Amino acid sequence: MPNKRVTLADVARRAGLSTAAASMILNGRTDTRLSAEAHARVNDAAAELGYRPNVAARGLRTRKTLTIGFISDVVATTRFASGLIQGALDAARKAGHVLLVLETGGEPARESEAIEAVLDRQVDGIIFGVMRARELFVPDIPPATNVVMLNASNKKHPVSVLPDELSGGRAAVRLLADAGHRNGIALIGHNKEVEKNLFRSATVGQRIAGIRTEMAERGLRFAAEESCWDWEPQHGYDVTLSLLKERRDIRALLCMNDRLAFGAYQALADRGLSVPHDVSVVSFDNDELASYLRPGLTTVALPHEAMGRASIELLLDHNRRPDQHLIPMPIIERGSIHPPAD
Amino acid sequence: MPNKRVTLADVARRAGLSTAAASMILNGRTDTRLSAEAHARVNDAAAELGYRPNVAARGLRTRKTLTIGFISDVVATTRFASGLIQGALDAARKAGHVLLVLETGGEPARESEAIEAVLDRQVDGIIFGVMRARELFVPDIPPATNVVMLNASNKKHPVSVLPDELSGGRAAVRLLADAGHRNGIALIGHNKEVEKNLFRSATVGQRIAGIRTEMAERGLRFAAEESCWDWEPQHGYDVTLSLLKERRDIRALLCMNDRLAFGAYQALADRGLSVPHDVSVVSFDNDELASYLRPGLTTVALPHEAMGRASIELLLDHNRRPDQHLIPMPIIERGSIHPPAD
DNA sequence: ACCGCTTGCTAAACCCTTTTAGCAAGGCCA
DNA sequence: TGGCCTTGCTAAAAGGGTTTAGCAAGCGGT
Repeated sequence: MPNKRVTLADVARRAGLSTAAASMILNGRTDTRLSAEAHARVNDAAAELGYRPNVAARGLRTRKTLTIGFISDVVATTRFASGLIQGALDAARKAGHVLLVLETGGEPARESEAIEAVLDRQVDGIIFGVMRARELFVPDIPPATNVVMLNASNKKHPVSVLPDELSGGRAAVRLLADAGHRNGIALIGHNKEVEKNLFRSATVGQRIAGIRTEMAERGLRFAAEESCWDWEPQHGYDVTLSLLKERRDIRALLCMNDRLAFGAYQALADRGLSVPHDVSVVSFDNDELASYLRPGLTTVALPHEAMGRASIELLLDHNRRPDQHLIPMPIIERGSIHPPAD
Repeated sequence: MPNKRVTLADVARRAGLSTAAASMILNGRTDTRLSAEAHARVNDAAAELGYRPNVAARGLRTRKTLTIGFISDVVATTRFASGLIQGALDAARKAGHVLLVLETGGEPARESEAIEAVLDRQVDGIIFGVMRARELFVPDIPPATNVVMLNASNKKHPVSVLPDELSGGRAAVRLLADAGHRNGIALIGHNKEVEKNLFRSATVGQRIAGIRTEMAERGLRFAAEESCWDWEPQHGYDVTLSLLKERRDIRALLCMNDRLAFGAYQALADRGLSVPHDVSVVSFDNDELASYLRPGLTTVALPHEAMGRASIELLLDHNRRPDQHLIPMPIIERGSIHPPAD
């Protein structure tokens, strides 16, 4: 292994040509009039020396670095973020790009820092991922920058990727309705504040809207709506338990996410009710948890990877629509839905 | 916002000095003899124009890009990987560096690709993370490259970061012993193959070794050892259930990871046994699951973030030991251990 | 014998920054 | 008056590539 990296000049020297010729040949330019022999000599030299171009040097001239900045507020806290990153990494790799990943914790100061850091490195574009619901997002990015919003939308940067929560919400209701549930359906985790305040989480608003639309279209009504502020297992447990103490007619639970459903499972077990024979459960996200539960939880999945992938593809696609791109939410059928007993 | 990025030449022009002067002043060089007035003019100009140096151009000259390649086999599949990345991102940010994150899926071809991709971008060093146990790891990296192995060790790259599994294994036993358990302790997930074959997973071998050492030193013996190949909830459920059917004297479960423990919880519930009053449970990893269980699972945590952080700090530390660096595994006490009833 | 067109290639500028070598002016000393 | 040392700065090269402008040689036509 040579001590120094092989440069274009090395290749040109070995081929007995100028760096200009070598550059044009290696870049496959067709408008060049260089002889077939020159092509062969340069290609051979490059292969023999194991030449690899220096991306930074090239970028200096061409303003293309084959590098994309992926800035998100949170990376590790939720599996959601990793799925997005995973999809983005893979799509980027396939397009010959590489990702500069930064995390901001949602703090505006760090967001600005992150944007500067990636711009300093001449990225070809920025994916801005938002995992936590947030009021608004405003850091200044130079107008010429190629930006895609991931899981968020923003007026200044119209190209965005979002899960198709409206259809997803409808799908969840459809799953229960198709199994024959018409009465005794409870909504777990409905949250009036969120429903009203689209800034807090645009996507969850759509989820609820889809649920309500589909219920209405089928002439169905919830037997109960249990509201809670946070959507952690503990809350699912608490509200479900208190619901079950009051009501004996609950036959299905529509949970706003899998963690609530997880808590609901525990509450159902505590009350001696079996899933799905006594009570069906359906929820959202396809959290890792959902497959661990017994029986497996039927859920409407957040399409993490597809979204991550889409964000990269959009970023690199020059004639994309400057618009929201909705990614379908797959239905993951496991064993938590069953026709009502009575 | 100006259309073009501000360059050093712009700053120099506005300050009425040469780019050389501007460069030296902005880099805070003291061996320079430039007047105080020149300093002031340059600094003012830079501030007024909002100058930010072009990292790529600078790197061309200095061979430092303030960028680190983080190559791992898997990023999203396990929470483990995200924790590592999270720690690494944060440490890198604090050191003014940025991470180029690549994923290889553990395929050698993609590993080589990834290494080339980051070297092409002149990274200051490479962190090589291995999440899945693998036989060995051998892609060729130029010898001068600054490499830190994360969660793996390798002869060619001696600097590595690993969890202190030996102490962790001992700690788990200690937790049970200190609560008064001496008999009826079962080991769930012991795996003879792994124990023998350190290539498959060096860290798990240490975990077992720690457990066995501490047991021996305290004169304790396992009442049962349930082996299984994979460590998913389903397996924990299966082996625990069959164990409980055979034996009525089990008072504590030492599970090899939290997912097994999760399955074990379900099996215990099926048998009408309560955690921790009938049976104590302790395990490893501090998976997200552990906090969702009821009662919370006491576990010896994998120090994801600390490891990710350490890997960066080591990479940037020029006089580090060329050696394994062991990161302590914190004990997370929740509610799953209780003194035995009898 | 000269013009003009192709063909095949190279010199040099350019991207942005750092760094080395050295210039010009002023002061001091002899 | 000349030589030497500081002081304060700049020109230019270097780093690795891309791109533009244009040179030289060969050839066909008149």
